[in-house]
Amino acid sequence: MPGLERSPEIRPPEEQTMAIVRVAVAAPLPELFDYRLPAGWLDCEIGRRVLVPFGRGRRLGLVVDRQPESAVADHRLKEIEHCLDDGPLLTPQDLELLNWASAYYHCPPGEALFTALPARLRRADTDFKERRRGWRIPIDARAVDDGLLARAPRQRAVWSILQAHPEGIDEASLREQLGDCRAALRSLERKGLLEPASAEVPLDDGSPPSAGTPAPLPELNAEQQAAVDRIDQTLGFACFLLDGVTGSGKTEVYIRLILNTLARGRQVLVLVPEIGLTPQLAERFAQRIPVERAVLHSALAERERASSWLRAARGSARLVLGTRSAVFTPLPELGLVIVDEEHDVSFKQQDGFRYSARDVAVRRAQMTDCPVLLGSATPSLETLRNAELGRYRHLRLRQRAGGARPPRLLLADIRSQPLVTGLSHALLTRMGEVIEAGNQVLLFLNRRGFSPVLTCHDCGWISVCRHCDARMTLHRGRGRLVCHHCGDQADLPVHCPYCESPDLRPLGQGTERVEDSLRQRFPGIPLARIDRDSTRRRGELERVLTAAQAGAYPILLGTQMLAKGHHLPGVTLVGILDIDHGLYGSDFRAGERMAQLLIQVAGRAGRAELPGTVLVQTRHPNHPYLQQLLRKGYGAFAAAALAERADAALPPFSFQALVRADSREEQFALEFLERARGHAIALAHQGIQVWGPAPASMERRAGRFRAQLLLQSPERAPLHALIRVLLPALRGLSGNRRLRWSIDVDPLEML
DNA sequence: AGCACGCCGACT
DNA sequence: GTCGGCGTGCTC
Repeated sequence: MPGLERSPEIRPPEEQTMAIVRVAVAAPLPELFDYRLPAGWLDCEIGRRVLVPFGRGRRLGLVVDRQPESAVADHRLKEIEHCLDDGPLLTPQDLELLNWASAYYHCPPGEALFTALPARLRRADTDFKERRRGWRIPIDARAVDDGLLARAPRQRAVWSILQAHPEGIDEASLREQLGDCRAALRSLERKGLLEPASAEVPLDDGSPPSAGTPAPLPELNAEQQAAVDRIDQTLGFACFLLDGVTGSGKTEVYIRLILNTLARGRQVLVLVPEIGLTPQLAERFAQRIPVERAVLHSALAERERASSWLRAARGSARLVLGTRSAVFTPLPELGLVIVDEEHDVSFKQQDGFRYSARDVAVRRAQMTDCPVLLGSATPSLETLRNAELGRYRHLRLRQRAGGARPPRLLLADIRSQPLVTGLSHALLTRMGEVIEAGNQVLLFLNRRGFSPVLTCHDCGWISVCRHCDARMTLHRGRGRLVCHHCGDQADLPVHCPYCESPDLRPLGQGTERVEDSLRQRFPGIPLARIDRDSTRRRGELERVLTAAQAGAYPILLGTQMLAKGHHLPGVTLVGILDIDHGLYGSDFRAGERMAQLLIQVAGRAGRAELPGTVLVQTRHPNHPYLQQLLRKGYGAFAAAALAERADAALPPFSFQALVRADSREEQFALEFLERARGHAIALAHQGIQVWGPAPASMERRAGRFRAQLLLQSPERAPLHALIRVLLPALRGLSGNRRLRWSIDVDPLEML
């Protein structure tokens, strides 16, 4: 733009000097790269996507800063090649959050930045425009008189719209205006009055969901009202824990706060766990909150995701509901963040950029100076500890809406009891009674498939996976052995592969086997099995759960999937078949997970006039965790578990980071971590402990040997200081290329 | 992560 | 004599 070029004397100083642009390149490299602005360019704003020459080729990058000069020698600097989009995609505030997260989780800036963008915008070829199939009037037909179409009103309607768009219009917009007009289009094309054209539409032009009509607001109970009031009085940053038993009406509190925040002209961000809950909550919001909304989750098509993201970034969507990655959605007028089911582990990303969306959400609210609300019936011990310390304000909802009574918890001691496919006599008897009375039973078994292992009765062979240190699960429906860790499958053997004996027997049970057994035991009684195998098809889970809610199945049987979402008012008995895994798991968080799952499953059951019973089968009826849960509920359990964590100096009373490594060869990962340990010890100070390295409890998975090194510290700062110097040292280790390693800050899963 | 360069085994 | 294995180093 030579016309706009000003002479150096009259340029404002910063414009004159900011000739260097710092770019985060879409590659997992720890540093930023400097580029020169091409001559004649006045600017390239922070937050813009750019195309830059990189190595041999070119790459997508994002401008994160501008500087007067670079530390890199001038002759090595290259110029920006292209500036994409109409303007910056991210504001400096968005970048500040991403920057913080990339530093906190020790993830290369380019990787963090580009995992935060919707996939559609991670590719250089995309712009805000998208090509869609469309139509236009051929030049030689423009003058045709529409009197020709006097007797074809549909065609005439199409014709008149197209005349208003000589450049062409996409078919989707046409159909939005006219309904299904395909026949008319075809006729017009036959007459030569129409020709196909590809039309360009802006990517953020997705039709916004229609705003619902506001229903009258239900009356809040005193606790709900108090919670709403406390949060509404807060204008700046504060973090609230909304600790409410299932059925206490947390969602109603959310809705009230959302409406109030929207009324103040601000946007709201709501985060939900990865599976299941999004459609349900989206539906409820749609009915109650008359405002433009955007939904962001992984099941969405790429263009839909990009469209939602852009509508949020432009400020047109006022309410954003999404899973983990939605925490990075640009929201220029954010005024409230809600994290529902904050204890859910799916908020932590388990690979690449290993952030916790819940923790990022809190940080984001702090940076934005707005309130954040963490909701759960079973808060994580980390969050409870923060509440204890006064960092978070603890709001409790103890009453169940409509005066429903909480379910009664009972233990069934199954030591030396005869079991029918894992079901005790006590449970079967109660089931019979409940079904007889016309109510529903929900059985929970966190293991899918028919049986977790197949064995040879003659020689003791067991079905192990070729690639993992694990057994292959028998799936009788599919007639296959399946490894649940790497996905490998094998045909069901007829004879023992070792001794040729035909006497192969399934050992233990999964949901498939329990289903078989129950169908025999309760013939003719409709039963729904709900697990990843039975609900593979899209929408199937939703369909079965809706039918279950309407009482279609006296017996419901399922895994984890049953623990969330839909309340099942007709269920008066919940059976938990095997809780003991959770009591003695290798992970120190196993007990916490077990308790959360138990309470969540129990929460599915019962209603005001039909309180539910939860029967927990166990071989450890005196286990203190179970006793606490049973007698005094989750709060007391959590207090006891926190005391234990304090004694053992485990999180949240200390802070952890995990260096994980894996390799195809047995020793590489451990050797690497051994050297990492040496570096860590040499660099560490101020009470940092270095544990391991230790092989993973299941060392080999998908053909790779895995190990980990644990860094632990009573304070956060020294741990991060250590990681900051440790990482460059580890990168420098003449590491084998066949070795993969990564760092996980605040790990939730120990291997 | 890509992508080139570079130095040692089995093949047209 | 080459084609090609993957170890090593670099990318503003």
